[in-house]
Amino acid sequence: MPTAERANTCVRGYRPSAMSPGTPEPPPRPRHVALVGTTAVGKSALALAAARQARDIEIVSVDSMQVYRGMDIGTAKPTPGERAEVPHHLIDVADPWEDFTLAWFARAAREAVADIEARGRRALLVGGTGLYLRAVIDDLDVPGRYPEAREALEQDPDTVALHGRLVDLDPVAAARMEPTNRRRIVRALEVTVGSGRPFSSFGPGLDVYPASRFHLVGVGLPHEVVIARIEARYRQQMADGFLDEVRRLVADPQGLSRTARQALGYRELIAHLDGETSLDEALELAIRRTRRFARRQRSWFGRDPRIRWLEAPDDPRTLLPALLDELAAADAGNPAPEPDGGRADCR
RNA sequence: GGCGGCGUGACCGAGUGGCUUAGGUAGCGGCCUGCAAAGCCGCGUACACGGGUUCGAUUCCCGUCGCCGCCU
Repeated sequence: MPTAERANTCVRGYRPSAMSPGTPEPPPRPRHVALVGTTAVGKSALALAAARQARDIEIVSVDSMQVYRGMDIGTAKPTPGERAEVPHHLIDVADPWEDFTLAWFARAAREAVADIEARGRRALLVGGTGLYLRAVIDDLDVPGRYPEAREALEQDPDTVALHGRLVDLDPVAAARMEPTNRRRIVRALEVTVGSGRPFSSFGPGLDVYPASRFHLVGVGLPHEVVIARIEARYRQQMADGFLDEVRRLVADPQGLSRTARQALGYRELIAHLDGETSLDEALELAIRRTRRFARRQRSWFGRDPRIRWLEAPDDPRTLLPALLDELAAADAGNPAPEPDGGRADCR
């Protein structure tokens, strides 16, 4: 296998320092791969195509909305046929009326990866939910919930004052957030007050990027192409019965949880079904918000220095050979060399 | 042809003789450890054009152009 060879012979020195000189060699563990990128770049199709060829791979969805049963069309879930062909994990693990959370995801994903390993296979994480991905690849220690503490905090409408309190209790955490970001401040206080441990003691924050046993690969397309794909995807989803799917979901007596109902597309179509907007307006809004979401994703993933980006001018499927290279290289324990430039350095 | 009104940054839309020049939407950039497809932060120097009045005009006056309405 030429690719693996190349990786072995050339790039050894490029290996990120997973271990410091003094520490003993860790036991050999498979190097899993995570495929990331903005919404609608074609990650799923690419991952599926790769899994068909590299037969030791199981896919783990890293997507905060594909976890919900019944939310199929709008979350662009892989089809039942595709899921029969290649094992997929972390899809359809919650009911739409449940509030799925980061901690739940982290736990379930670690289990899934461990199971895959136990089967002697490798995980290919695929998804665009940045925080969920970090929780898995960096093994985040996600603090628990403290409802009593939270309830008291919710009473105080003065966000800046709450931030002041956090400055006293956990200045490190306070410095990491803007005094106006109520959500983060309340959460940090909840944990600090509830657990008696500063929120910041649970981890260094997300701006630290430690070496990971996951090899990170990004799929990139020009922004205009992504925008066009977002629009095309909504059109296709509408043709596939997206609106009926939303109708079914809202018709269920248990309804949709706060988390599930904020999913892009669903949220806007629900508003339309409630008579708040026309269908055209709903779609227009959904597209606009999805576009912004893609921008946030770009910003999020763009700052992770560990990601190896594979860029295509328009068609993500052309990246399949490169992705297979990355998979093979990760399997050999090394990242693949740079697609072009890096190769010359190998001699 | 006459009379009246309007002309504000990508769009919508307030407003004022000078006090750094509303607000909203979109856009762009950024942030993030239990709602994350969410939440949060930052960025716009515009007043159709030409002249005049004034210490100073986007705001007042005159003209030009454009748009709208009404009239003959």
